[in-house]
Amino acid sequence: MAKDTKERILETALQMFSQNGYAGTNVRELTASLGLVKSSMYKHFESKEAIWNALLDKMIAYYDERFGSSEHLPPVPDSLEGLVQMTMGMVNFTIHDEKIIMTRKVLAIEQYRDERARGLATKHFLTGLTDMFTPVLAGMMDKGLLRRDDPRMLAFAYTAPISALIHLCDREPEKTEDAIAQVEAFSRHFVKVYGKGDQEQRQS
Amino acid sequence: MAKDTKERILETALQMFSQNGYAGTNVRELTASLGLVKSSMYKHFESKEAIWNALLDKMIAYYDERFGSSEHLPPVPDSLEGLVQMTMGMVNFTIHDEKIIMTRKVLAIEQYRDERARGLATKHFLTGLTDMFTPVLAGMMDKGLLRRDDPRMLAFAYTAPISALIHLCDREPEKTEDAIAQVEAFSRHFVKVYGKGDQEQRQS
DNA sequence: TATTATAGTGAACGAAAGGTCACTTGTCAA
DNA sequence: TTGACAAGTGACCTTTCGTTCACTATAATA
Repeated sequence: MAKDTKERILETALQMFSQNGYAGTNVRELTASLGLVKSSMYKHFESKEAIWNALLDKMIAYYDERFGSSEHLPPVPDSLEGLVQMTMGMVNFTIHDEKIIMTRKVLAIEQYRDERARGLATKHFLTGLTDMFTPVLAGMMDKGLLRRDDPRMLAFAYTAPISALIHLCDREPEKTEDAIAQVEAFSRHFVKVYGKGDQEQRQS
Repeated sequence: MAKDTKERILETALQMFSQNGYAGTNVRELTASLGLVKSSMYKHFESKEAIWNALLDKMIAYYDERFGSSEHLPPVPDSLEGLVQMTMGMVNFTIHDEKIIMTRKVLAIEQYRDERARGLATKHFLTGLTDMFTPVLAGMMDKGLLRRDDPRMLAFAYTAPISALIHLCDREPEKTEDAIAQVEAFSRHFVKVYGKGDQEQRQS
């Protein structure tokens, strides 16, 4: 039963770091919320900083596994509406997955003092979504769904506003509904501007 | 000579909070970097938290004064190139002004635990630029420079990617040159997509 | 000149921080 | 049954934190 204490410490650390930051979290509170006393923590980690490093390792590994490989690229939609739907699905996932929310928060907090956090923050907040959508939009151009243009520029123009709205949900969760509506409105605006018309691809 | 100590404390606090956060900053370091001992701070602020609150007051007041009133709206450019140039000017300013950089950083760090910081963060990171560019783009539509469309949606689509690149400069200053080039490339992409052609407006 | 307010000092304080250690408990293999 | 080990405990340590306070120096005011 107590075998996964190390894991539970990391979970709680992510939770607390994402709310109050590394410096604003103390190990007594952290272990207490697990029903332990602080000295118990040192059976699993040699220091508070070791928790932080292990947590970063995990976040980096999770990111690479989940978003790093080209196998996890989303499929190229068969219609403009398909792009909208795929986008909404991804956004709905990422703004409701507690672990990913907390990861973004902790990266936002620690990005200026920790180099590894900084690197991962850039992936989460900027390059990650762009990299993911670049081949998607390129594929849609190949299918004649989107105007030919620099796919990377289009992916950036598409994902950066969405990323901003995801941030808004992290910061002010009570605005989540509005933000989702805005994402959809923006996505539809995007396909209206860059799309080449949906009708000729409508099949089944 | 020592009359502005209170002001200097706030300056140094902004600097340190923006690097290590509120919890990661201690008053001994803070006052030492001003050539004072820590107890001197309490002649000017009644607590460490009072510094934080005063700093937030200042940041909010500065934002309202600088970006809040409609008098400070940028003029509507007379050409698409004018929009690009105005954008580059604003971006160049905002990514080189140390005080504004540090303000953004501290808001990014503290946005999840402090409600006032959260509100100001949303302005800085999302609504501020959009609000500023909405009338600009609307004006350009009136002048026939841009395709007619929802000006607020266009402003959002225009400013969110730029905002993301500003963030990148805050996070990884060594990428500033690249980021500036990306801003310009994106701005030109934007006017190419939404513009109605520059030639008929070319005068003097 | 005498007074008073202001800014700064250094010693001290209590609380809270991260961390250590001897010890107990429970589990499992030999 | 015994031995070994991992996990957890509570007391304790050192350091650092924010904060207080009696005191000094200085400059303006009466």
